[in-house]
Amino acid sequence: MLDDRKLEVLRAIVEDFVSTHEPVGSKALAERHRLGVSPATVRNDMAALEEEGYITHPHTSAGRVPTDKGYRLFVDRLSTVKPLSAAERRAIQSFLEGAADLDDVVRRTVRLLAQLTRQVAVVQYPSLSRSAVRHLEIVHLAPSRLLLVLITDTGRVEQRVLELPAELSDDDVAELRTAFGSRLHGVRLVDAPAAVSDLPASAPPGIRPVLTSVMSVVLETLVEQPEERIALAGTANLTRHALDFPHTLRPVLEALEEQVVLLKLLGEVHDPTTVHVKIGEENSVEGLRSTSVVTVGYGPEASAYGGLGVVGPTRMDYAGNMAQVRAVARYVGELLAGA
Amino acid sequence: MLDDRKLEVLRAIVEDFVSTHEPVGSKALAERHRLGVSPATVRNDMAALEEEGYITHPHTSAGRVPTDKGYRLFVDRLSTVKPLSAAERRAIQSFLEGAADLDDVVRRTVRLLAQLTRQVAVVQYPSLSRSAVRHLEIVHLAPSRLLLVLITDTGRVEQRVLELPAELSDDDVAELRTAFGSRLHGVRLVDAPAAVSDLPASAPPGIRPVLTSVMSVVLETLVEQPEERIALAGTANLTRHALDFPHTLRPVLEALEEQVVLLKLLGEVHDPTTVHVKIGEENSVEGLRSTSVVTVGYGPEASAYGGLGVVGPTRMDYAGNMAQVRAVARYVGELLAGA
DNA sequence: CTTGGCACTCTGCCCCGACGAGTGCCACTG
DNA sequence: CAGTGGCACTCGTCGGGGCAGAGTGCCAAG
Repeated sequence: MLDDRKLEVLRAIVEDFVSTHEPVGSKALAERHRLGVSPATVRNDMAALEEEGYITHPHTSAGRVPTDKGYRLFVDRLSTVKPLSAAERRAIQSFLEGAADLDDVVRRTVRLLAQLTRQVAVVQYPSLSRSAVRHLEIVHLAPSRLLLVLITDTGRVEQRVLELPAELSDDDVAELRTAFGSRLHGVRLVDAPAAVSDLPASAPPGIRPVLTSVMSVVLETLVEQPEERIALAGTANLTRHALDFPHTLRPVLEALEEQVVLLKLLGEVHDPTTVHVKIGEENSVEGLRSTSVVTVGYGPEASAYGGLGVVGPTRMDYAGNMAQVRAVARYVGELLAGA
Repeated sequence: MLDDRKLEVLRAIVEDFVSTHEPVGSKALAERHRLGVSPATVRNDMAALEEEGYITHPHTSAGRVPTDKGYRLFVDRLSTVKPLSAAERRAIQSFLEGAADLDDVVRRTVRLLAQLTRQVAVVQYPSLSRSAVRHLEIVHLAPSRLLLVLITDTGRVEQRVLELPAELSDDDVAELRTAFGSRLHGVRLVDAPAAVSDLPASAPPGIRPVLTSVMSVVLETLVEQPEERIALAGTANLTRHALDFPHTLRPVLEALEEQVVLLKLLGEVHDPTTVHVKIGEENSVEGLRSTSVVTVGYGPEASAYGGLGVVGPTRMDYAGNMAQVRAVARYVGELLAGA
């Protein structure tokens, strides 16, 4: 159905449209891309591509424009990985190397990504549940109130104040601290419940009931309500593509303000090796139906710390942005693993 | 120079222009506002107002438009406080009452403000330096590494990992904890240096040197590098006024992404009783020259915890927005003081 | 000082025609 | 049979001319 030349034509259309942002006609295309055939032939191929739904034209006598389906095919089969320029590599390195703490790393990363891709950048903080415990501190604020301070291997520090169902003595808390500390050190939060499950049994009978309840509160707090944080940058880049969002800039901005939406975008990303692309209507989020989203996980191969990516017009440089997103993810992954 | 009627005309122009967003002509104005004079008279007054620089007209035969100077006069002398509607009061209360922790309060506040004013809302977290210490925890992570956890009276929890110039024993740290704890409890961070200045003298001689150095690191960390945080919401509202920012939406978005800029906007606000308004060119921030900024402090009268406000087109409902900003600030101030 | 009248100046809008880009189709060719 | 050149046709864009309406500025009269 689609022979090689037709695919070549589709690629040419996508590339030209992405760079010029104008519907591309048969003549210009035949000239610019040295396809070795006449415009008439290109027209026939275009007709076929349109028949299949890969391109459309806005009106009878305008050039062709890729559809979401066309972009999809392009991304899946036609785009070649675009190696980063030396300048880009340098930018990544110099941007990230001076980072102090985790906050700083994330802030720099999100700015870097926005600057590099000229799109809106989104970076998820290393997910709590997938991180391991480096230190867990329990502070006795008041008889029935504890402060938990958790430091993860990715450098994230999270604190939570807990109201307990019963009062504790300082000794009880000290007991808790060592018990939890020894069992949880180095353990990933998802595995935390298993790691402390033997606790009630091995504890002195006297404090068993209160310990059980404290334990459930602690686990609930840290494991079941892990607070996901997200950083955003480069929304100003949306105006760069104002033409791509005729009257749909508002819903995009609105969607980007919703934590939930951003989490949804990055939430499904677990694999740091493959870059995911959602194109236009493929997006499940209503307000982002006019955009494309490029995401990837970062962190060790087996289990990513979190996800990051960019949001931009469907008319984006997929090859370039995918490469940039992946490169940044790699650097950040290494940076955090080394920390 | 400017008699009462001329001022009345200016007010009418501002109000009409704000609501219709179209240059307002003498005839329509005389009719809609029952000034008791004919359009011709209004024209004369307009000419005088234009002479003085309070209004202009885009071209010869268009209506008049207020200048920044005109808005300024309007804000300073002509706008009457617009009482909040019952619905607005209810919105504020129900929006804020279920807030859990400080993060939650700030997040809700900024959303509320954006929704209420239909502008971009900015809320500064309670400034560390102006808050008082409710609890200071010192955790001994490693021989020469401490974790400081500070809880303020406004509910803000801040942690910092410190590298020390010398190693400490657990006992030393315990010593530190009680020494700092007893001296700093209830003390505002700005006053912290004074509160602990006697510490070296009263400590056992053995640990004096190390204590002095720890003290300086602690104070430096908490007092001199107070991390200011800011929440932003409602950027999508900018598109609502797209007509007000012909080609200047980008610089506005860019400015709003800069923490520094936002801090500058709110930084000078110390007084919770007066609402500040910066109009158009009055703004020191380049990118915000096409906007107006309404800010106010929140917190106890004497010293505000922080600032909050909105950013919108110069053509904004000043009376309404000022009232809304002030009302929200009051509620938040009370909420945090009561917490 | 206010007012009604009047001439004048613009802008916005609509219609029109010319232009050009691009298509679809068809007949022709190697 | 795929590829090609030619040709009629469609449609959007651009510029000009004309028209209506809004609004002003000025002036002379009350």
